[in-house]
Amino acid sequence: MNTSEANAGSHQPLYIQIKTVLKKQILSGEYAPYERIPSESVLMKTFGVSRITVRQALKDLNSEGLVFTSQGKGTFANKPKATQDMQQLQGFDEAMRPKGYKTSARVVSIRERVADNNVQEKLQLGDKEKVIEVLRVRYLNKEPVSLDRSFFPVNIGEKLFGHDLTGDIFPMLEELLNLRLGEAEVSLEARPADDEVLQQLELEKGSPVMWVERLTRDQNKRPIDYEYLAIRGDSYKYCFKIER
Amino acid sequence: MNTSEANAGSHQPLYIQIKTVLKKQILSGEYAPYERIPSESVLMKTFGVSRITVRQALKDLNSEGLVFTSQGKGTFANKPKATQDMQQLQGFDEAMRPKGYKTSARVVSIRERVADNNVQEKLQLGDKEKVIEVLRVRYLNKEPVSLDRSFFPVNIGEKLFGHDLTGDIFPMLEELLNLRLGEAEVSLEARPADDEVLQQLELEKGSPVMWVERLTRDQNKRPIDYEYLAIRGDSYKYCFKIER
DNA sequence: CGTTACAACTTGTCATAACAGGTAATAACA
DNA sequence: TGTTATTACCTGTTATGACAAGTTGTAACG
Repeated sequence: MNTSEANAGSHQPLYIQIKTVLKKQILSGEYAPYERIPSESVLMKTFGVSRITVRQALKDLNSEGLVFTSQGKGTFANKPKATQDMQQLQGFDEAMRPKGYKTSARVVSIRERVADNNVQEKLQLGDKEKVIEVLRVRYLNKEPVSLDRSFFPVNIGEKLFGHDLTGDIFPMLEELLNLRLGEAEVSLEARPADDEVLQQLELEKGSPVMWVERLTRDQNKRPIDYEYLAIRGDSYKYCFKIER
Repeated sequence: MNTSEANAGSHQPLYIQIKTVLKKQILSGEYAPYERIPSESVLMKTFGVSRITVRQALKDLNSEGLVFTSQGKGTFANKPKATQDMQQLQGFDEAMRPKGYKTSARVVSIRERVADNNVQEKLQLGDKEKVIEVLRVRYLNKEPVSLDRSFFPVNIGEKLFGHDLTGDIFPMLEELLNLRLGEAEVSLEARPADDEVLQQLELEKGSPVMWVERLTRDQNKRPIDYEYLAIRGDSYKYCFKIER
């Protein structure tokens, strides 16, 4: 492994290190969109690793859409996806305030608890490991619109005790912990509201909610928050643009 | 390769054949959600292949969300959930078929009608101008999952009369009209299903749907389709990633 | 009976090797 | 000069092998 190009002190698997180097080169424009990346055999020599290691790195980059490969031709940098369509998904306050809405939130609870299996997996925690759970109701012009249940690893969430949690949490974390947000993975589904949501959002039985699951990572890909949002269907809408 | 379990005359790579067998077993319920799948070494023996071949099949299944694996524990069947990647502008068939789902559609009606105010505005039509409305029910593995109401400007939609509308319409339009898709604007909300949707999708009263509105433009920014999709909440999920 | 150590089993990473199938450039031939 | 064949290079598939790291069950010990 050529340590001048990978992270010398890193304990990361080799293929991850190679992927990271190549990813940087692509995102920085060192490889222009559609420019050919060195062949597998060149990369083997460059990084001093076996072919399977190079291939695994390339396969992951392919999965992330950063490259495409063609048999006989080689591997090419992809055009970085337009991200502006995604920037329309913002923190609640950040999104709503500029539109003239008055936003607020009520903290129902903040507590340390054992993470269930799904949260463990998402936050990459150990068995029986604890998380900090923050449960909040969000208001839009005085109306409860969303029940948010957020899980933070303890080393992150413990910083929230004693702070005002009625606004967006991430700007606060960015400041308190000197971390930068990286990316989020989001899924959306329509569901009937369960009893807890009905009660907290003052909904009638049978009301539909948008069920959002969101995993947020920092700049170093470390998971920092996994949350479930139940948003009442009658007052909130996600809008965004897709490019082809 | 154990030909009694894979397609004997197939020229597909072995890992694809294995993936296909396992996928069928998962989607058919032979492996219940969260049930443990045989270990790699058992599958090696079962299929008479090397470990790398098994691993590649499992890795692909993992990418498709059909299994999850845990070091030291094994590989487990996931609960099947149809997902659509919002970062790509794809038709329903285009999105679902590669994932092994059987898709179909029933055309309820296709007719010329006067555009209502909202449709006029979206498609940039004049007052009282006509549109072609296509109303369809979409099926996933025989289950009705979506009621789609699409509006096309007359000069575009009139080309659809007499054609098979049970598949994706856009590839057809791209060919018939020699046009290229450009972008789409999408909004998502959770709503209760109205009576028409309840009836067409065979849902119980009070079922939530994902309500999608989508305006699609061609490469020259000309609006070509405005549609409302009512998608049942219990079998469909939107997923995407946000980069910051 | 509770705790600890160990063995067996499981997936994760990486190496070496070989053959298959596809592409592009070059050489040979008409 | 155009066409065909060949060669070098490229990715795709598959095999064998070894070690690392994690899980679970069992045996031994206090």
